[in-house]
Amino acid sequence: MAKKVSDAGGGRSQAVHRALKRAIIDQALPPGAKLPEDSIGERLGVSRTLVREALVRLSQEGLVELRPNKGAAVARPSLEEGRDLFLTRMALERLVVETLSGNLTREQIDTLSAHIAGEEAARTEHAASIRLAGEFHTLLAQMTNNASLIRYVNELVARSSLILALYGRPHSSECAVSEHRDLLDKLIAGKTEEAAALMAHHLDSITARALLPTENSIKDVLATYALAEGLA
Amino acid sequence: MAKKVSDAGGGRSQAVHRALKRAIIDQALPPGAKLPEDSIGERLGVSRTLVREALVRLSQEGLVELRPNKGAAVARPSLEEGRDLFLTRMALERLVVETLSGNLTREQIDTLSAHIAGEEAARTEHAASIRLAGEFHTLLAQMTNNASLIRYVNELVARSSLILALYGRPHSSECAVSEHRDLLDKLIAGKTEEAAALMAHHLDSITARALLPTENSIKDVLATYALAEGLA
DNA sequence: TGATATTATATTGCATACAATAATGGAATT
DNA sequence: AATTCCATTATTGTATGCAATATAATATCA
Repeated sequence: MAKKVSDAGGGRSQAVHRALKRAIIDQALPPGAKLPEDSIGERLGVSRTLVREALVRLSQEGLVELRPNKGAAVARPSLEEGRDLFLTRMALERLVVETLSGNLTREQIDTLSAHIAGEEAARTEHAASIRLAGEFHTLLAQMTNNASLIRYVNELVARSSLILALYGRPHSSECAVSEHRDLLDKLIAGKTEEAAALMAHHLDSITARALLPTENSIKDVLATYALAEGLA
Repeated sequence: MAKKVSDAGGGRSQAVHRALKRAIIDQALPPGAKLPEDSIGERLGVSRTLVREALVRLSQEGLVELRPNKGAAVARPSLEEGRDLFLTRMALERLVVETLSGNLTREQIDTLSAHIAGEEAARTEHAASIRLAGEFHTLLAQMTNNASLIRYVNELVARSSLILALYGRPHSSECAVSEHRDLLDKLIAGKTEEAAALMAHHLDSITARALLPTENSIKDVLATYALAEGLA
């Protein structure tokens, strides 16, 4: 009965989309990277048509820029866009928190707890660590069962990785895992306002770590490295 | 030098996108309407390729549904999606209000005021009235200068028109114009919390008018008509 | 040599062609 | 008359081809 070759659900174009998205989020394709249609198609074994379709989708999600007649490239959001994005994220994730607070099922609690454990385990692996931190937020959103909310949080989390790639400090573990644990505790306890405050603080600190370093950023960066090397 | 025939900015695909979007929002293409690629292409004088691209974009925006191998159709959001959507809208528009409150420039105030006047003027024309009501919200979002916020509010407002088309009561002027005026006043005065409360109430009443009619909906609907006919 | 013009090459924009899948209509059978 | 089956038609999925535009490489001139 000749099953289809390898199409993990929903059209080959979506497969291309997922592949590129993942590559972008993993920073295998860094911000600014050119995305020529036929190289990609060649590499993935599909025609330009499908690549094009995927690129359109990605551009709608803000992950790639589509410059007319000049081709697509991984988006390079400005610092300002970064700040805006985190503000928007805050507004939406606050809704997530409010929706979930005191309403988590046993099963959901277990899932989240397990995820956090995973984060702790992967603390050393930089790449995985970043991805997992993002997934914690999308996991929370998922549990609200609110379709638009889920979509937007997913999008913003994905784009956040671009921001962090561009403006994040080298070794900052983007999301303190302990803050995730604390947040979960408040959510379980139904302490809505405290949970919201924690989420706010959490996102704020990401923003601060990534976006603010202006004046004395060089010193700070060096300090980090110095510490790691046992200097200073 | 033979300028291009009629391409109002950014590729013909986007033109198709805009055309379809407008048709959907104006309810010229009602929810559920089939969107065959070649009929549309024929009508608009472009090939299926471009129509397809536009349809992909529209599907990402939640305005059309893309059923594999079965073609595209104008989306028919469920009641539940409707409620979710307005919840999400609330979260985002609250951010809009907080951002704008007390920070409107003279020029912005004039623009908004003029727009409201336009809404009042067009109160009788049902179609225009709906469109203008939506535009008031997108106008506010625009003024925040927050790119992601603008995008999402635009999207949600557009999708709201689908919800109202499906579940709105026939003659309800979807957005009470006076509420827009009141909101503007609070924003000018910098009364943030009051403005936010007004916005919440405003969106709530839209939701209530459209979505809630559950149990006794038949009675309510009939009551409305009865009143209109001088009965009861 | 340095800047500019010019050709050559690569890449995108769009349309079309063909294969694959679904929708339709009309027998044939019960 | 209702229903199943098959053939026909319409529509989508994908690849490819050609024209248009950008990028590069090369040559030309000051």
